[in-house]
Amino acid sequence: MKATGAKILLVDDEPDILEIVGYNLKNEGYQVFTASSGKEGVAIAKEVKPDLILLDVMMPEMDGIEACDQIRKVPALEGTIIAFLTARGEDYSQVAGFEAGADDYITKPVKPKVLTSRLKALLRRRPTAEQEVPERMSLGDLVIDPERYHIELAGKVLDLPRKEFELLSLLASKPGKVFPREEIMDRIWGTAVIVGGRTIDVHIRKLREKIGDDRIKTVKGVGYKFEVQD
Amino acid sequence: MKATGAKILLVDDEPDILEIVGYNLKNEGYQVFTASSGKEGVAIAKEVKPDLILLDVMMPEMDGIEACDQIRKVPALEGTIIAFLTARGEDYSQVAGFEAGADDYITKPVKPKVLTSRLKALLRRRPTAEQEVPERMSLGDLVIDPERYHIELAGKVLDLPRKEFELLSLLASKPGKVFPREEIMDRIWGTAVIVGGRTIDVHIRKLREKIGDDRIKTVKGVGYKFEVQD
DNA sequence: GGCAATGTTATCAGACTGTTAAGTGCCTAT
DNA sequence: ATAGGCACTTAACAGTCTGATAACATTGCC
Repeated sequence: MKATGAKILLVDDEPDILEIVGYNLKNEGYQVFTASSGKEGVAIAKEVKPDLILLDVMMPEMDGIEACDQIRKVPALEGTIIAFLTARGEDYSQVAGFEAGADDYITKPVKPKVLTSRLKALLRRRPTAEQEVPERMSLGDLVIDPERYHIELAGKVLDLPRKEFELLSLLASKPGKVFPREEIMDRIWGTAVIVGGRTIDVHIRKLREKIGDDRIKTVKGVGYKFEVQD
Repeated sequence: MKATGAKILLVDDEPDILEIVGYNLKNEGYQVFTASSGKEGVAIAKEVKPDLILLDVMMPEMDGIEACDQIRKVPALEGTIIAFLTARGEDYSQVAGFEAGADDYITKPVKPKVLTSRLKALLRRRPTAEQEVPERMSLGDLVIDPERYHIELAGKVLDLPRKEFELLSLLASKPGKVFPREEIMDRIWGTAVIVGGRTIDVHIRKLREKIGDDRIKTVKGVGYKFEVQD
């Protein structure tokens, strides 16, 4: 559901920004790396080969433009997407940024949600970056179709609400595996959201109601697992 | 030699400029077209649909600004990048140029190498890079004709406004697939434009009004999908 | 049996979408 | 130049459905 797993490198001299943006991106399932200067950014970029680099323009030691230049010179980072982050009004830098080979240009202030959606859009656009293309899963008489956001049970199409669908997809992604409640929490709700203890159970119940009691098994003290029917 | 093969149209009344710049660009692997007046430029633009147009501002017959205006009015040239080329000091034109919809503004004199690298940068950021060759789609009693911007529903021709048409085309391009709102935003409006939250809904509603409620289905919390009728 | 974990049910706030109307800018015809 | 029309967006409000919670029942393990 989340987790494209793409690697994102954040480069900014303000720890706060790194913290906030990084937190949001992690919650979206990205692998986040950070650097607090252009120099460090370039070094880390070479090391981890991120899919996308978000560069602040104004930084000590080496500014974003120069860092971008450097990065563009590294053959191994050819396909890397570079986006600039800068305060509004630093107009000159926009042109300079694009000349240096930036793919996008984002002005602060920007809401975390907007930022993440833009980064997502950038990543989506790259055919090179592996897109987590969710695949249709067949599990006996149950077919889960992430693209259509519905399931087929014994030939009948069944529309599930979002959370239920995600929950089922998760459990069914590894039939037989016991998913600890904690892991379910993390993967469906993200680390940011804290929901009450009975919430998962309620969703499980609704799922059981719809797809039959036997398919989802409780492992007391641990979590749940999905079992393929005979 | 390069893979881009992008089409570039040069418009300038000085043959020398055309010659030199054209030569350099060809060496970079671009397909180069030339015109020696604004009027001719617009005509050729319509014909070859270049990816980028470099317009001299000062020209006889029709100046660059006006040519830009004209070009921006042609729907088929929507995604075309327009860059102005002008002598330093023609300050007024910079403002006017950007107002007319220019993407960049380059002052003469400029070294060919600098010029080509700037054009390259422009092409790289081109948001509408996909050269989709839109094809006629038939989906039951619904036929979508991308070329004419209209659809046929049960034999009747229906003219749709652009946004509605694009939205429908997108959804219909993968019947059954759920397009997240985010993706719709990105593909129809682009990352640069940020429109209000209800905008998509309104267009969806208008579409449903015209083609029937059952064809476009809402997936709450996710997006919309197009379903082929029985 | 006692206790903690899970199952169940009903309820409700809020999120998300639907709908209508009004505002903005552009173009055309008068 | 002006008025009217169209395309698109925004705003405001209504309606719907989801998803979270509370409260209580049940289960299963020691």
